[in-house]
Amino acid sequence: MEARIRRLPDAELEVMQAIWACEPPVARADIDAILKDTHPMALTTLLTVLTRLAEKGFVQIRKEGRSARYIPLIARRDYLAQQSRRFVQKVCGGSLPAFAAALCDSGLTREELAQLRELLERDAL
Amino acid sequence: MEARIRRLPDAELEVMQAIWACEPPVARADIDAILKDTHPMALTTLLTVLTRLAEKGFVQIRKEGRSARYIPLIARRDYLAQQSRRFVQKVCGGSLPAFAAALCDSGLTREELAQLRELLERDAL
DNA sequence: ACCAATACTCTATAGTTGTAGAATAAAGAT
DNA sequence: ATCTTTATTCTACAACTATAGAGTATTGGT
Repeated sequence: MEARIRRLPDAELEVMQAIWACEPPVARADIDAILKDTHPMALTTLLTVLTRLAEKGFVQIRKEGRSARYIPLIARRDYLAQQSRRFVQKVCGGSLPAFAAALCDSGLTREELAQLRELLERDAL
Repeated sequence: MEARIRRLPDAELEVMQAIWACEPPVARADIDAILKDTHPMALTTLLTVLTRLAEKGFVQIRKEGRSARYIPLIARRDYLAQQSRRFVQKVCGGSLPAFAAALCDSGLTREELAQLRELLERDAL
């Protein structure tokens, strides 16, 4: 919520998504299992990415004997909120009409768009 | 509309935004004037970025005597649509509830959110 | 025809990202 | 105590990005 959260490059985002999908503290094996389906990478590559995520303040690495555990320091919700803002501002130039048009053109079905409107209404309360 | 459009790095996106904001074919001076407010850069830097955009197929450079003119080859609307899809899929993990929540948390005011719903309804027709 | 101004291209460099092998450390088995 | 396995760190490198100076070409003025 506080400061602005930097945008993660693709590989790092995929790893964060895997971490967010688990119950912290997260074992490396769990991350690996999820990545197998979304963005397979060598074990050492994963370790490198995790180190970078720690350097950037996204995760805390807790040593636990043989293996380490990973704890997210940025909440997924906060990251998404930040990136949504960024998307509307930087990509859509801050224009809500442009944003809305983009969503309608984005390949979402009519039903999905309706669902989105619904969710926006509900959440906004 | 055809193939998938690659995501532009920040500096290149800023330049494209400037180009999209003008009537094509766009003079370099016009791009420069807009960038002065959004993302100032040295003249040679701008030229470098424009060359890269041409290499990536985003603009066509038309020589016209002394100065060149720049013509966007990718429509802003198509780019935004593509990036919206990407955002929902990759950043929000394809979850509309997550996307909606992110928008509500993104700092948009209640009025802006209402306007967005309105626009989605109108555009979806 | 020459010079100054202007616009563009080439070259360069530092930082980031994606990727992973080599080396090292730790720990369990015997 | 030693060996084998397993986890982590170091090192590496190619591609991409942001940025801009040095050099080159073009052109309008005189």
